[in-house]
Amino acid sequence: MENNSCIRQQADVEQINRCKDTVTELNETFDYLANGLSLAGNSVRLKILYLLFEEKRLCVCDLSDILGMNISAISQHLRKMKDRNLLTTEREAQTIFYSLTTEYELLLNPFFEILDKDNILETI
Amino acid sequence: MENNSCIRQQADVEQINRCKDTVTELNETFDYLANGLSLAGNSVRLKILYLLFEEKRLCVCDLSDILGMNISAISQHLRKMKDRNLLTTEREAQTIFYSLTTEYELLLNPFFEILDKDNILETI
DNA sequence: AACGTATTTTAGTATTTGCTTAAATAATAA
DNA sequence: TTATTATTTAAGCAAATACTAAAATACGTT
Repeated sequence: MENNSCIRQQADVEQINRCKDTVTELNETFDYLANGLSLAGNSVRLKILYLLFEEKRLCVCDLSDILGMNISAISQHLRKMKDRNLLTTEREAQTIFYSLTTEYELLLNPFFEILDKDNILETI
Repeated sequence: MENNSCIRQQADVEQINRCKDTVTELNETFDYLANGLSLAGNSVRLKILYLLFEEKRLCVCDLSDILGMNISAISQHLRKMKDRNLLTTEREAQTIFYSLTTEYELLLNPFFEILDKDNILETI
């Protein structure tokens, strides 16, 4: 890091120390949540999440067909989200159905609402 | 894309067509929201967003000090978020203060609440 | 004007990510 | 057991991303 000549003269030292403390304390939580957000922050995965929100459950094959993408590519996206607990699975014979976990259904709800209303242009 | 031999035999064709329609209709909205989520989905930027949520406004210099990072690196993160309307600025002499836009304060609120309580381990 | 402070921008590099192709695993049917 | 259907995994490559270092811009003071 460059020699930090900044620290402006009227800086609020108490505020800065308070902020440093919260960053230190919550450090792992930031990493963990940022990882969850980054998974949702890809348009293919966001489509998958929203489709599962609407349809309750879908298999790789369905999603591949819906999104016009390689099954392997979809499978790799699903795996990431399952590993990070955004999704769960249930098997029915050869078919594996994916669903949203209730935690991420809640967390992403404000985003899903925008999609529901498709009112992005007015509100955001 | 590989030759799509999938389409499982008991697939719900109506469901698949309905999904294809929503994906087509909302396509740009997905891209737009995914971009917003991906900005929040980086631990440095999520820290910045949360600090601004707590402190209302901070300048590049404060954030550089708090996060122990190069001013240039912080400035580039701030620019991205300002360009995508997660942040606004107000100038006070040489100092430029950044704040959260109310839209993203609302959208990211469920995530901020987890950080507020630091209850990640129990809930997610 | 010249200098100092605050911030942004540009260029370059190393790492990460998303997708393709091909091979592997798993359940069911013949 | 062999074949078929459904899905995952592994390897490789192209594109995107985050950071560093250095130069540029902008405001304020002397």
